[in-house]
Amino acid sequence: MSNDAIDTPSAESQTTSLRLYDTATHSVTPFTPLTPGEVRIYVCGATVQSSPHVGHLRAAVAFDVVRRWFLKLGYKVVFVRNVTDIDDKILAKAAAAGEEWWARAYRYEREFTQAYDLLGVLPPTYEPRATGHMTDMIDLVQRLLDRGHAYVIPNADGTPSGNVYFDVPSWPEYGALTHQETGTLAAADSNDADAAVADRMGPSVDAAGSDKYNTVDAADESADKHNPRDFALWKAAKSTEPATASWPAPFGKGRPGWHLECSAMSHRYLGADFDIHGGGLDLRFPHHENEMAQSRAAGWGFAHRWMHSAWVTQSGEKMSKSLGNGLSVGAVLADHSAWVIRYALASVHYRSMLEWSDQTLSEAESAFERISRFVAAAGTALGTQPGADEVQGVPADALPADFVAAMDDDINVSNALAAVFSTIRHGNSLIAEGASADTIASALLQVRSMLDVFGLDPLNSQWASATNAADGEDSATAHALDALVSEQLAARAQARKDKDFARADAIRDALTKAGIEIEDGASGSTWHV
RNA sequence: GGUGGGUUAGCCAAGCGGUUAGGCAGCGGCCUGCAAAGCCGUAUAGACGAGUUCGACUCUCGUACCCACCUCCA
Repeated sequence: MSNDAIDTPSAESQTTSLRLYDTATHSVTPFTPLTPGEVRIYVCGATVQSSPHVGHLRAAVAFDVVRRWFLKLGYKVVFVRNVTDIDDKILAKAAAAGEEWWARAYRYEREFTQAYDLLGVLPPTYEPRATGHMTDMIDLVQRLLDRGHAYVIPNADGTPSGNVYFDVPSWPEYGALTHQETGTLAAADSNDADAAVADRMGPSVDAAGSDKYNTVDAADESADKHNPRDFALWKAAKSTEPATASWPAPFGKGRPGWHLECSAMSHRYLGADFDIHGGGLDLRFPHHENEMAQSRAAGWGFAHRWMHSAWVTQSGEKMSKSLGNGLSVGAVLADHSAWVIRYALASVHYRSMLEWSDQTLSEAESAFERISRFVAAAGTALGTQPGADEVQGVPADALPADFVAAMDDDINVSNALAAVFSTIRHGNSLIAEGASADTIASALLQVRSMLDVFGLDPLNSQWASATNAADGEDSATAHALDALVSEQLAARAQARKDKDFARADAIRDALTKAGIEIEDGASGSTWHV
């Protein structure tokens, strides 16, 4: 990995060998930032309609790891993740629950934020809310109207109804992302265009050519879309919905369509062109396809690369709200530490399905044991631990080449973790051999730094604060426990010295029974819960 | 019907046309008073059928099965 220097300025710390998958081309290609040294990323955040589940966290963690790798490579990262806080489902659920839609949205937004924080997901550079960007959205709709890629449905009296649709046939590139082209040319040539489209679109369009999923609201039955594939940019205000859920616009009072939000917000904060657009796999179509169409039809370059994270499944089935098998974050955190959950989510490649089971979690627990034992043992051997800033300050160049190569290869976490465990094994050997402090310190720093790329440095204050927050008396309790256990260990050490092994074992058994494990080392015994 | 992904040892999960992935569990050894931890070594693979090749888990074609998206969904 040496001949890849393409005449970069001498002091460049970032490599040029990062390769990432692009959903649009179905291939792993070299990543080149639009602006040298900087990467701009937009990730679709949650529609805050109910509590987060494990699947949401997977997507957040996946892109958090991508972001951390960019940071480790020395990039400046602008990371925008939106909050969709106005939407059909939020309105419907709030109405059913008898609460204000905006109160509901904000309550769940806070739950998501808390869950992200607990798992160590770095806060975005900015987190825009859809409701805060109405003028941007209205401007975008107007822009599309002006360019002839959208149309307003008029009322019977000729005034604009507030329903505005994107005109898919006016945009030949439609389908560029998911390749679900529905043959625009063929349809245009056909005498029976609607039927041809219906044939190609399968079950979402019936024989009469009407789209049963993307229909105009029943309240506006007089209006209709020009083409089944056209999608809503702006939805007319309805008498059945709260007045607070609509905004005035030149084309009629209403609220934004779902796809419009991300196009408007990414443009405001990242500009007409940006490097990466991410999100869950289910957003590819129609959400991202539509976003791309409307942004490009507006004259913007939009995202230059698309990345999608895969599912969390249970018993082979996708975890989702509609299936009702979503595991709430609170329920999972009740039984496992945040570190373990993050490891379980981060240790599988972001494009692979992740089967969530007791075994997944117990393997993550084992990983934690192995990793934290090494980190603790190395710290004991050295009598000190590197600080968090020192861990984070290690550049990619100083990490094991295997690790760097794996991460550069579309974030290959399996191989990257293999490098971590390999360094741990080596480090354990160094400790056992009583090697020099320098070599042990180097292994320790590398291990913690590599883990930090995953957001999993076990000594990061992130994890400590999460525990203490749940139990304010933690440190006092720990202090008392330490005094008691130390006394027992001293007694056992004396017994061993006296060759009174029956007594030594009795003390060990008693401690084990209390959930305290002890480890005998060359320099005495240590314990942990 | 359209689009895309998958099938690797007991389990999870990678790279690779011929050379140890890694983790968990197992077995043998070292260490230990004995354990634990740690270290060393080690068995069990590549859905099925053809083809290409000196050689295929890795490439090509076919078959089977599984999954996702095409409707709100991370």
